[in-house]
Amino acid sequence: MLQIGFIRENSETVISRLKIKNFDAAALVARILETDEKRRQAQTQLDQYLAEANKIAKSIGQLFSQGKKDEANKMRSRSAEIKTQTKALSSDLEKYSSALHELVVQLPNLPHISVPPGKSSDDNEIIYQEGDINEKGDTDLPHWDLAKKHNIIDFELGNKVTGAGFPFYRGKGARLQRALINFFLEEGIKAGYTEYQPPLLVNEDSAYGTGQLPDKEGQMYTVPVDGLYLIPTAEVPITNIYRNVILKENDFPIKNVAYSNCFRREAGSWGSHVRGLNRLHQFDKVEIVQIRKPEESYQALEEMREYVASLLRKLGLPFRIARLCGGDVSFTSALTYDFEVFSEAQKRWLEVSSVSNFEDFQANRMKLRYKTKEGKSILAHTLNGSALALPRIVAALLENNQTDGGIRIPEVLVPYTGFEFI
RNA sequence: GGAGAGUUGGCAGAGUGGUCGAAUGCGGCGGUCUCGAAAACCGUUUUCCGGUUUGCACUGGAACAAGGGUUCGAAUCCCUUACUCUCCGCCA
Repeated sequence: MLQIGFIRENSETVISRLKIKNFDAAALVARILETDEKRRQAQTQLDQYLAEANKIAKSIGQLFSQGKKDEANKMRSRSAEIKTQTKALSSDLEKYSSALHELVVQLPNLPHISVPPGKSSDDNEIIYQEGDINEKGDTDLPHWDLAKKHNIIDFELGNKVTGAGFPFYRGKGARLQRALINFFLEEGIKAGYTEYQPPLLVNEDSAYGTGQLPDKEGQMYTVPVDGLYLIPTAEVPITNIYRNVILKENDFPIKNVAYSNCFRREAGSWGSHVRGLNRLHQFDKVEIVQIRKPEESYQALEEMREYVASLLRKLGLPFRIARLCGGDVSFTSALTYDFEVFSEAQKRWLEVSSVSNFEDFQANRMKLRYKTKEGKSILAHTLNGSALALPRIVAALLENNQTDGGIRIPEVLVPYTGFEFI
């Protein structure tokens, strides 16, 4: 969420910048400013009463110690009066504070200056493309057919045991999954990331900290009896490591990499275009997270972009990078690059990674700060990206690498799979 | 799951109703000393929300696991919850 002091001092900027995200903030900002004003008034008044009450309590203490009981007892009634007033005021303050908070969390993050205007993914700006797009074949099979032919992924079995979107991987299919996970983790470690293995369930505070709550509640699987949520991405536990933390200058840069299963309900987004591996309820992903000082965060974003590109290059997949337009950038993000690989049999671009800078938007929610050399506490910047999400990578690998002799495994993966063809 | 003990500042650890945001030690930071370093000595060292101020700064309030209660006054007493530790039980 945006900082209240920033909104107070830059309300016009907030409104005009959010127009890029097609978000009309004028009315909301007006209510925020009004509520903020009331909150501060209540705070000031309450503080005055409390100051008086503190004074009285101290003098009563002194009077007692001097043995002047009568005088002390006289002051008690005044103290009781103040007490009833502070009760009312502090409940007002509480009311205004929570009202203000509810309003402020409705404001999206401001888009970075480079974010192009636009309504939907059609308006995203393709900034880079690499690799040959092979339009060879109507003879090519889509990955769901290849999966069946080679008996490496079983969707029907998943339907039986769990439900749609929970496939079984089998034999070389399972080993390919394991190989990709290891490859991505090892590459991350080589690039200076620290590997974490996070919990797959998180509590409410964590889900809130990275912004899944309250806005995306319906997208997560829940365990109500224990108040826990299944993570939709490793970003949630990995970023929440730093919730309520004050870092030191020399803790930077923080670069973490984590593999996890990801669970998404994907309510209301099912259809024929999400066949096979294109959209799942449970999938595997390796995620990278960075915590940076504000002045370094955009440099870090470019570094992460180049890193993800290098993974796709090593796998030999044709890909392109899009800078998301205002209408497509997420609520919490300031700037996002999407990576898409070309799937030859489906003749579509499939999104396999999303790399974002959240600036201090998540950090403000999580109270993630660092102390400067001058001793000031300021909010850090958080960034994350998929590096990478497995299912669509597998889909593209199967489809693009199919030959008469089977499916060819990219050279970089062979040390991990132990075989060259499926 | 059963029984007991506990939760205080970056860490260790005092504090059982009044001037305690909190002794002391360690660590950190600044300084003196030194060619430099160590030692010693001196000083400093939490966070949040307000007010005055361009700023430095000054100042009010809040926070001793979390929430509630008793009291003129709570780190200290009472209740609830969470977590940690020890023993027992169960267990990959």
